[in-house]
Amino acid sequence: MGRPPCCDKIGVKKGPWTPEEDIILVTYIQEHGPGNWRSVPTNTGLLRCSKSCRLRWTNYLRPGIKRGNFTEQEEKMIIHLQALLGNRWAAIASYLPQRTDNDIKNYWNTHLKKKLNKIQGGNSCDHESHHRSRGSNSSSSSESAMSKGKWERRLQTDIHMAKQALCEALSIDNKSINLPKISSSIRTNSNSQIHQETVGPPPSQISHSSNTYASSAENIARLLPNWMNKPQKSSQTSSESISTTQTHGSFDGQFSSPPSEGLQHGINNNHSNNNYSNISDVSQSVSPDTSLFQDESKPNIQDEQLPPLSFLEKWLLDDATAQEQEDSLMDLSLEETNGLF
DNA sequence: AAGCACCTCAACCGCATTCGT
DNA sequence: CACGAATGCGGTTGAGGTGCT
Repeated sequence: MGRPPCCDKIGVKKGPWTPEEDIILVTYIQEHGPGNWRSVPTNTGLLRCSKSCRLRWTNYLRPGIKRGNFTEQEEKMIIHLQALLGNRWAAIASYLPQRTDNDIKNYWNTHLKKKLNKIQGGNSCDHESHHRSRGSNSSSSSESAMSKGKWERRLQTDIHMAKQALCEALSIDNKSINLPKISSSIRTNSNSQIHQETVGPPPSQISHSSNTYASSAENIARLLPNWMNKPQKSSQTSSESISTTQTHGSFDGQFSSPPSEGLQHGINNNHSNNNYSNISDVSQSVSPDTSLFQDESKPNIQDEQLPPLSFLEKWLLDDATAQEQEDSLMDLSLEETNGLF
C-alpha cells in the first residue's frame, strides 16, 4: 500500500493554509459535512490533498478547539495519560476534547518533556523509554507475536482496568459513569469528550497566542458569519436548548444548539455579546458538538453510542455540577498515581 | 541594531489500520 | 478472503517568532 495517490499529484499545494482556502473548506464542510475527504479537493477546487484538508479541519477549523495556554489541569492529565498510554496522542486527545492530538503532541514535545526531565533531574526516565519498558513489561513476550491491533486492544483493556481500579480505589464510584465512556472512547473519542467539556478553563483563559493566520480560527469565524451565527443564535435561547431535540444526522444539526450548549452558558455564565469574542464561547459551548465532529468520520459510532439526549443532557448537567468536585478528584488521582512516572 | 541560536507549532510524510467491493 | 482505497495516527520537519549576546 503506497501513499495515497492525491499526494503524488503534481500541483498539490503545500504549506500554510490561506484564509481563502479555509473559507472554501469550511463552506464545503458546512454544506456536505466532514468526511469523504477524498472528494473534498475535487469538489472544492482546492489544490490540497485530502489528507491536508482533513488535517486542517480536524486540527484548526473544527469548532470547539481550544488553543494555547494549557491549564495545569490539562497538563497533569497529559502527563498522567502519557504515562498510561504512551505516545498515543489521539487516545490522549480523546480525554481532552478541546485539544487536538497534534496540539498535545507538540505541547508534550516542547514543554512537558523538558519539564519532566527537569523535575526528574535529567534522570534517564524520559517518558518514552519509560513507556517502551512499560509496554515491554506488560506484554513483552506476546508483543512480537501479537499483531499490533491485537496488542493495542489488549493495551486498551489493560488501561481501562488500571483506570477502573484506580478510580475504585479512590472511591469515585459515583463518577464511574466515566469509565465505560473512557474505555469505549480510547479510539472513538466520543463520550469522554463530552465529559471533559466542563474541565477546561473559562474562556478568559483561552488565548490565541499566535498572531499568525494558521493558528487563528477566529479568522474563519470572522469571514464566515454563518459559522458563528448558528451557535450564537442558539445560545440566546439557552434555557430552551436544554430540552431541545436535535437531529444528529445532519451537519446543520451539529452546528445548531447542542444539547449542552445552553447548559454551558448557564454554567459558565460568561457569555459575551461581542460577536468576535464569541469564539471563546464557541470553543466552550460547542464542545459537545465537537464530540460529534471528532467522530465525524465514524458516524456509525455516533449513531450507535450516543445515548438518548435526555440522558445525555442529564448526565452533562450532573457532570457540570460535579465538576468542581471532580477536578479535585482528578488532582487527587494524579497525585496518587505519581508513582507511575 | 544586527546576528545568531533556540523555540514553537502548523503542516507534511509515511506507515498502519479500517473499510468497501 | 483478497485487494485496493480511504482514513487515522505518530514522528518529523522547517518557517517564523523570540530571546540573547
